[in-house]
Amino acid sequence: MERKRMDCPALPPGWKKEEVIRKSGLSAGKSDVYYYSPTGKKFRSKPQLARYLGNTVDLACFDFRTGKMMPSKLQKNKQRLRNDNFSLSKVWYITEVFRYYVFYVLTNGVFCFSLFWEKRLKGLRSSDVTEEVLKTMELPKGLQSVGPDMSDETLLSAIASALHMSSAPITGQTSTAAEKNPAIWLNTSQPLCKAFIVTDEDIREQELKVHQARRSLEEALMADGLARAAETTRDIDGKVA
Amino acid sequence: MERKRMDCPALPPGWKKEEVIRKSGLSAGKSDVYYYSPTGKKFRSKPQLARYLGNTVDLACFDFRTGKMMPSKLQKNKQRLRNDNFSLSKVWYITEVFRYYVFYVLTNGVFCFSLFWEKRLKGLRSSDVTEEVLKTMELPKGLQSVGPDMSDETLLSAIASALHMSSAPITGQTSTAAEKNPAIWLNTSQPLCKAFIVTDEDIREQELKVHQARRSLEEALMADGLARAAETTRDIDGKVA
DNA sequence: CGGAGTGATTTA
DNA sequence: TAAATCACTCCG
Repeated sequence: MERKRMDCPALPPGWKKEEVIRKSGLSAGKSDVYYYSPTGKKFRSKPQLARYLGNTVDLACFDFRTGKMMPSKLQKNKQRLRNDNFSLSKVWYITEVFRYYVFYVLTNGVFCFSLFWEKRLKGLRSSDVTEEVLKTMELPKGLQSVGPDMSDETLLSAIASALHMSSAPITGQTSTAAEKNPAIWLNTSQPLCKAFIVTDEDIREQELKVHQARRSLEEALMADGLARAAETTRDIDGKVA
Repeated sequence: MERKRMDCPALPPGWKKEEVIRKSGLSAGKSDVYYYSPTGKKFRSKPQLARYLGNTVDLACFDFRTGKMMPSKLQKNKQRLRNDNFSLSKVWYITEVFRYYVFYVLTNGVFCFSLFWEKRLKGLRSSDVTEEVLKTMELPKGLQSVGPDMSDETLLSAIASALHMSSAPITGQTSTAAEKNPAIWLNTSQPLCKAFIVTDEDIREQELKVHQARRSLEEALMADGLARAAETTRDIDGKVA
């Protein structure tokens, strides 16, 4: 997030906190947190910090990453919370997060999936391509730190989990849908993440990339003998339209 | 038990297995099992191993902890059959499934989520509404039995899981996208499920329902004091557009 | 920034 | 509840 040393109210006066994002490698996007004593000494971990401060400061519930005191650290409790009292700012935040999430699956997910089959069918080793592409398909972690306050993370997790991991049976209302115009739900506002504020040019670029990926994919499928299956599907299309 | 890499006869030649005892902390005494590919890459779980090996090795009855094939594992899981090669019909099927999945998240997911907040803001108890709506948001179970043959289930699960549960870091290509016209990916063919073959009338109906749901949601948000937050978002919109 | 070691969370 | 999986810390 920042390369700047910030005051840290949870520590004695004069202590600073710094967060540095990793730029490359397997852990690109992750960050390292450092603290600086009033004299400028750098600390890279909580144990190191605790050794230095000794018993002058109680770090039992100090969260090294956020720099805040987290009373929950003392409790081993799991948070299966379904509280009735979430605030309206959370309503707003979650709405944004969900919209962003759908948006993410739709854009990056589909794009990467097309890319995957394209490469796969061109003869690249399956396992390599799989590893590579699957890495790009997750829900970005960075999103979780964007909200108005930290406690929103629990709700976001709960929603994202329920969306994909529930084991309840299928229900009725999935039987109708509006495939032909899904865009109607996605035009109200920008996503929260700065990285996802896009210009019209970005959009044109991405459209082009995806069109090309899809075209390549379809050509590859055809060339590999799926013409018959495609033919069948077209028949169905015809009858429905 | 050991800190030494042992040959693992249940895997292809060159694969090694290692067991490491945890020495300290709350989990001291427990052990972790790792595998190493012939090239030296380390694997820390069976899912990770399966993603890498793909369809080249059948891990259905492979026990990660012992490193041996356990035929009894087959009995417990009713559908763990898997072919050595996946046929082109499977490629086709998976492509369809994935398209359907995006489609599903986009339509039913967003719709139900709107419905959820609408109800929530009208005063229904949160926990009840949550339970009810989350049930409707999952990936329908019925879909899994639609494919050309049962062994496709494994692949479908792998893809669905990877999309949401991967642990790799976020990468660069998520920074551009095409929010304004997501429909470009969703017009090639009909989904596989009979329940999802829709008529134009179905679509008009669903569009209407969703429009109404969104309208209700937005009105409720405004009425509850989120006008300021919405205002902020519009400002951002304006600058980007 | 990597990755072994261990905590935290999820699954069965 | 333990076992399995995943995530993160911390130090090189």
